[in-house]
Amino acid sequence: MAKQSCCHKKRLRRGLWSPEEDDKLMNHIAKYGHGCWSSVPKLAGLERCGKSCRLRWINYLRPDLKRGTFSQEEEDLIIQLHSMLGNKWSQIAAQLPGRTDNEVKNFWNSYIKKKLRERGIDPATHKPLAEATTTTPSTACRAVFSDAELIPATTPLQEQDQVEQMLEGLKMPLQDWSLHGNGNGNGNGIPECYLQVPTLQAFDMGALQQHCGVFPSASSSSTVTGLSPAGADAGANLPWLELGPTDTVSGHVVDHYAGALDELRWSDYFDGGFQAAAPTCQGALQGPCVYDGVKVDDDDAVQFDVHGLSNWC
DNA sequence: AAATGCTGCAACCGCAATGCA
DNA sequence: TTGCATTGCGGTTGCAGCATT
Repeated sequence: MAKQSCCHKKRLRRGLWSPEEDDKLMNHIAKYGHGCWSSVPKLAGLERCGKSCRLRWINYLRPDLKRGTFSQEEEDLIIQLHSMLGNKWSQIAAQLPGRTDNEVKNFWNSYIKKKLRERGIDPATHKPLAEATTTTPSTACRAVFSDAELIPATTPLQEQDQVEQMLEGLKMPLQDWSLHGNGNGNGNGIPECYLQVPTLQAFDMGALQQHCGVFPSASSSSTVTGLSPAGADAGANLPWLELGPTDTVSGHVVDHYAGALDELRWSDYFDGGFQAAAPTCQGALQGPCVYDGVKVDDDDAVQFDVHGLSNWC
């Protein structure tokens, strides 16, 4: 016999929530907070399990939820993060203020997945469908950058750790960014948290953009609601979206291809232009080649470990 | 107007991680 | 160290509403 859920065992209510139940839960949490979820239903007078209450609160009742359709910027960001993180919906949702993991997951499964397939892109690997059939899904994030020569130097677990650390680092408060970055703190204008990222001695977001090919340019993504470090809840999300190429230590190198990168929007990716745009981008790279791992510019030559970078792209 | 199919969202299920005694 | 309770997460299912026949 199949194992039954906690709601079944306790003969609790299941299915859709009534407005009355919502009210009870809302009122209870407004007064007392949720505390221990297992005790919430009893205290709130609900015939639900704590798990169900928690889910209802997180996915529906929470006051900071942003309802409605996803913006183009949010969509771009989801795809970008999915290419890096895979189906880590909670981590992806954490970068989208007001969105829940469930919402992001549903949006992915019902819309983005389909859209990518229509464009001939395998949503699991982010590679062209024909090519994707010959590769394993576990290479998802590297697969996106297939035209760059990426050497996996870590295990999948290490990759996961590094992505997590990166995201963690990006969550530092805005004041810390301004404190450590822009010439303060380390003298390079690099936020300290970047320097904490394993394998990266210095961090060039422009090069990352070029290398990974997935980061929307500052101009294309700075309009994301609540994502801008200049915004009210800034700093909690993706500062790189605001970091123009000249924010980096190798600023003038980036200048060579900054314009080309601005053309590399996710909409291009959808249009199959991701591959098409790459040569354009490379063409714009008349200057030093960042792929070689070292920025070759006169004055402030800086180590750029592009293979380290690939570990968490 | 009724039947059928499709879609998107809300909720459930089961497992893993975590906390605690 | 172990076992139990709780929480969090990702995959999956069920259903309401809409579109099509």
